[in-house]
Order: sequence, then structure tokens, then C-alpha cells
Amino acid sequence: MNSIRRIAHLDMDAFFASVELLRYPELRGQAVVVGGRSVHQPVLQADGSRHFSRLREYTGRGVITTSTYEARALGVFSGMGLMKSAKLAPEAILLPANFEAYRHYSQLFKAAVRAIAPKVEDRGIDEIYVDLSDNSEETRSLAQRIKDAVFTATGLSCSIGVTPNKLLSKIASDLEKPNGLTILSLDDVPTRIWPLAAKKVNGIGPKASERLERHGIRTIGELAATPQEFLIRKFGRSTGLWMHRIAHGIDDRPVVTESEPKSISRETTFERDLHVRQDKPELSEKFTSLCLRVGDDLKRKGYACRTIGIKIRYADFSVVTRDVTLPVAISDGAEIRKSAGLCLKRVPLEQRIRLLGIRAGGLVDLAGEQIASKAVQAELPWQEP
DNA sequence: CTGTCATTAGTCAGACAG
DNA sequence: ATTACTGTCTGACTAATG
Repeated sequence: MNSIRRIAHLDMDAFFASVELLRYPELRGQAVVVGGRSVHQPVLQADGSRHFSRLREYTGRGVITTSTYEARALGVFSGMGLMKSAKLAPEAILLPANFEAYRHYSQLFKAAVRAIAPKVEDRGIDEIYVDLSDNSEETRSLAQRIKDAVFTATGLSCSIGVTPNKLLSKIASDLEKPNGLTILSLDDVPTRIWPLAAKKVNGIGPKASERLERHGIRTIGELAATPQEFLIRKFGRSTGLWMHRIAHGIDDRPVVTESEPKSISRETTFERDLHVRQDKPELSEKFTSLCLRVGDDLKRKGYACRTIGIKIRYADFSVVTRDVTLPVAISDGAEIRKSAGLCLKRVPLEQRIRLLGIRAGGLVDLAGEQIASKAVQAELPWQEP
């Protein structure tokens, strides 16, 4: 077994926004954001040009999904509320998300990479890990060849990091974005990785980052310099050990080329917060339609589920979930609706509701075998004696 | 008969990510 | 005054089982 692995992380540059620029090339060089509702579809005008919505015209709920680098320069980033971003960049162009197109380009770029290096792990729509260990080509030329293949297949640029493991490659691909190609070895960890903020590590989010900062730990280097026993004491055995290892650039996770889904869900945020009593019909209609959509998704993908769950986000942004596990797997929307109805009875309904969601877990693929949580033991044919 | 321990399933919340 | 949607994982707790 080869001890030095070569793992690439490839990240498409401003993916959704870049796909939109393929369709609307006249927007190149402008601040463009993707997000919001589909009412902001561009309108073809009499003279053949298109009219685009501006951020300042936006009213209502929604967040930015992606922004071009020109928009980021104005302080507008993904996840930001649209109303807030409208204040920062009122003249930015607003486009609705077009997931069909993104899925299409996603397939194109992944196929292009797989044609060169077949060991590819899917990480959502715009990212992959690639295990290059079996390829003998020199690293930089191989990575450049992959970038070129992605551009030829899609017209889109990407950034690649190549290092001995997933942890470092994920960080590396971000270092020279956009259109980057960064190659690191373990020897580069002290100079290139340690100066970075701890939250650059995949898995250290806002909460963990803040807790670390409270102990005076801001960078990955400061994390590496922290005694392992201290991290274990503060974060628990599992997380403490993990933090210590990743701070030293150690990560043995394999590139996983196939996986089965564990759950399938649908959720929706309402235009305005709904109250169970005043808005009963509307709420009930949304509830049913979510259940039917989950049932649809299940059947289309060839699964049934044993666990049904609901999720409610209240007006104050607090969230509750409830779920129920059935003795037999189901996939029919109406049956899902019944089980979800049981969950709904167990939830407080005084406050107004902002979001409603339905989830199907404990998936059983219709060929018959259970996916999640091991397997069901030999079933009990007996009753209580 | 009772208490305890280990293990597993189920439930719920929370963190994180793309 | 704002903060999407889909999905995974983990920790804490309870109940059941042996």
C-alpha cells in the first residue's frame, strides 16, 4: 500500500452565478447575485435585449445563493439576506436560481473529471474529491489537465487543491480561488496552513470557532500548539482528538465513490408567518403538498421509508422536530401525510409558523434492503406470552 | 425478586456544509 | 430588519431488552 496519497479537491468557481453568465454573457463583469423567487426572471424586450431585475427592487424573504466576484467585492456573500444585500449593492443584478441548469453542468464537469481520474467522491453539486494516487502523471500537469477538461466540457473555471489528504486539499483549493491550482505537501502545513483561521477547517463552524476563540485559539497553528489533553477536556474525547489531528494536517478519510441516501426531505418558508388557527386551510394545504412531494421523491428514487419526521421553524426562528417510526416501510404521499399528522399533534402551536418541513428517514430501497441503521433483526413472530 | 449493566432503537436538538 | 433548502453526523436522553 502506498503511504503517500494524492488527493484532489475541485471546487467550481461561483458555480451558480457562473452558469448564469453562460446564459447571459452580457452580464459578465457586473455584480450579479443568484437567489430569491422566480418572479425575477429576465424579460426579453422589444429591441431584443433583456431586462434584468435589480437587487433594490426586491421585497420579501430570501437569501443570496451565490454571487459573482464583482458582487462579493461589494460585501455581498452567499447566505446573506436579500433585503440586507440590497442595501449594500442596490444596483446588483438579481437572478432566480435555475437548479436544472446547475445539475446539468454539474454532470458535465463530473463526467469530464471521471474520464481522466475515475475515483471521484461527490460533495454536492459543485465540488468533488478525486483520488489521484493511482495515476503516475506529474501532479501539476495532471491537475491542469483536469482543469482544462472541466473548462472544455462546460466553459466554466474551477479551483483545485492537491495534497496528501481531503482535509488539506479542501483548504488548498480555496487558497488561490478563483481559477486556482494549489499543490501542498505535509511540509507546507506550518507555513501555509497554520496561519489560517481555525474556521477554515471543514467541520469547524461558527460555534466551535467561537468556543476556540474564547480559549484564545484563533488559527490552526494555535490549535496545533494547544495540548491534546486541553482540547479533550474542553470539547470531549472524540472532538478533542480530531481537532488535534487535523491541526497537524493528519486525515485518513478515504475518497468514497458511492453512497446511498439516508433521508429525503422537503421544506418551505412561507411568504408570511402562518398561524394554525387563522391560516388553517393554507397551512393544511402546504403540509399535504410537502408530504406528497416527499412521497413522489421516494418513489422516483426507488425508496420507501420507515421514519417520518416534521420540522417547524417558528416566527422567532426556534426550531422543533418530531418523528415517528413505523413497523413497515411506506412511500405513498397520503400515508406519509397520516404519520406526519401524528407528529404535528405533538408540537406546540401557539406561535406563528415560518417554515414547515417533512422528512423521510430509515430508507429501504425498493429492492428490499434497509439502508440506514444497520438492519432489522430477524423479525419477531411472537406476541407477548 | 430486585438491582445493575450493556446494548440497541428511537427520538430530539444542534452543528455543519454546499 | 434579515437570515433557503437539502442532507449528514453526533451527542444526549429515554425506553426496552437480555
